[in-house]
Amino acid sequence: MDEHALQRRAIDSASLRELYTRLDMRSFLRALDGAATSAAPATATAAVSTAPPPGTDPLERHYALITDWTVLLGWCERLARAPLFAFDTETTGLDYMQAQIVGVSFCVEPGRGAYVPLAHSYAGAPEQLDRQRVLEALRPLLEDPAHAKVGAHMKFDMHVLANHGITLRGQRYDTMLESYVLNSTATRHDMDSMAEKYLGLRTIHFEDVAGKGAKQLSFDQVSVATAAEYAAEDADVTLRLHQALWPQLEALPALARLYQEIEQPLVPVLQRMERGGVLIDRAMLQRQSLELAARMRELIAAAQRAAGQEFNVESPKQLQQILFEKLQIPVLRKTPTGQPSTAEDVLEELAVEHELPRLILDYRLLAKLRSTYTEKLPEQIDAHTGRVHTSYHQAVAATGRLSSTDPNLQNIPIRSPEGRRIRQAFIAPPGHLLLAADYSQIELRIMAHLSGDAGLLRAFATDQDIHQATAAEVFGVAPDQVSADQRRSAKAINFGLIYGMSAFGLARQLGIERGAAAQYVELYFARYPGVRAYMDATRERARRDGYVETVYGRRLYLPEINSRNRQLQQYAERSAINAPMQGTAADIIKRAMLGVDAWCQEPGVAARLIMQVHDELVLEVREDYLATAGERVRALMVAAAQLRVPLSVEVGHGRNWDEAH
DNA sequence: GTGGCGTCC
DNA sequence: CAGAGGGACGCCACT
Repeated sequence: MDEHALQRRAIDSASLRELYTRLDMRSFLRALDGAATSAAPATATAAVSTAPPPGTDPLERHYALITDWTVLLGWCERLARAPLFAFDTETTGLDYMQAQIVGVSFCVEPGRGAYVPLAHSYAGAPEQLDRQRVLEALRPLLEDPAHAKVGAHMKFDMHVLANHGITLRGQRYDTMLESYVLNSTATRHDMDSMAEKYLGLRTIHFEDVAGKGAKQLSFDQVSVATAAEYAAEDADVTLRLHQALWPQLEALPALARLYQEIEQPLVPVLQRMERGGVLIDRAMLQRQSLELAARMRELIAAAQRAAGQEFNVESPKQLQQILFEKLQIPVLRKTPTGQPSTAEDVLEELAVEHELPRLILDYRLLAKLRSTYTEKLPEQIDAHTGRVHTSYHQAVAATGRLSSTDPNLQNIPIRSPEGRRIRQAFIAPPGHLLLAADYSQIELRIMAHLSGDAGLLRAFATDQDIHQATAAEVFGVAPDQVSADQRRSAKAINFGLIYGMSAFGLARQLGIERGAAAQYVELYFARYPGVRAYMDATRERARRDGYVETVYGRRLYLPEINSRNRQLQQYAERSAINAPMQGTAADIIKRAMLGVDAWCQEPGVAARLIMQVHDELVLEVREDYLATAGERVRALMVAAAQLRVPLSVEVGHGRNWDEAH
């Protein structure tokens, strides 16, 4: 640690002392004076020693259960002096908007941790320190970015602290993200899995202390003694995991940079987006639900007439029986388990000759919209804020993308007219508008960058319609002579390339002969030879190195790339082709989010980020600020990467998300 | 819990 | 020859 940092900590300790004087914590001041003569923390009376699980943990554990001010404030002092401490909260639940703090735990040195119970509330629970007073005592530590913390999935801790009026800062490391950046697929990134993989430790799991199923206790019902073991261990193991993982990251400078410059700074950005939420027009969705239900009833009646019997139109099994046995319609494709498929493209083809498949297709579209969106979204509106608050997951997708759950805001319909109406229910509050900004063809631009193919680079440099340009090359016509069908084929080729698709897949997609599809692909590679060379080189590198990487150095390991199982090996090859493009796009939009969020935080900026959908950012903007925001967001997104081709961003706005496109 | 399907990028 | 499109999440039926 440099001298400046040391000095800053000394000042912080002094200001802590001032704060505690103001709070009239005389016992703490006595503890501080005592602590000054002794390096050891005051854990005496409440100390709990834990024997390590036999043969697994080389460290002797000393976990403190803190129930009096003297001991707590001794720990505060110790945390204030520590260059880094692990921090964890225990809560009443996982819903980050509702969760209340039940206790907090710390660790500054492996094997030594502390738990402060604050709101255990079962019959006979021991007296505990007052929650709000404890949080006030911790506030200067928690809110000061100079006091570095390590945690496990600290975005959640940020939320629950926010529920108690505290803004967590100084989150320097997060073991979940360290593990994810190091290897997105080697393990799950929860503490229990990581402790086993990286430390060889079997930790106490939540289910061990709270049970599972319907009888699971909320944490405030767990005994204080049990909770202390569990929670202090969490903080202890978090610190140990960090000490194991960080050196591994530092040994790979590109990954350490990715971590420090993108993933870790993104945490507070995502936290603000989640907490801000998105406004939903509940009444509009409820009206749509009723309309959909009426149309579904009609379709069920028609389908049962066509089938000549009653059946559950939502059961693929019953549908198979009726289509392929009763009605003797030919089986076009089977599922991986050998059952006749009733998937959309199959039914689409059967619908040419038969009535029932079309009715099923129509029914499925409406049923999907109703069950997943118009019925569910209103249920997920937070009663206090009147908005939906998704969770963005930062350590799930192997390629570096985010994912979204509860609700998933990254798969809201857009293709069908009925689907688009759902987007009309995503609205801006009075006096505001939604602004949507999409990267245009970002993955193909990245392919141009990575491959360096001259033709592709030229097409993007001159800002051509890329599918039209591809069609012109492949079919040998002037760009303005490209037919709609040729453009559609070229688009399928372009997307197929990004996904590592075969001629067979392209043929199926376009409904043409396999030979014709193979010819298209051959023509494509003849016109864009750099792309073929890049694909070959990427597969070769993956085989040699066992991983592929993005422009920013993010790695995706592909252990099955050399598998003798051909299916696994080919799957790995397709991932090798796709991951650098999908992953680089993820890196770029994350960089853009950092820029856009930083701008949004500036004084006077009347815009905030509310959603991310892989290549799109959505903001809520005060009406009078729209023009400023539109140009600023575009500029920040374009500037998020400097590739060999320019990035292009389309910006739109409206009273709802549908209009904004 | 798994399989089939369908929504998004 | 067989299988032959990347990454997610969530609903329903069924076991």
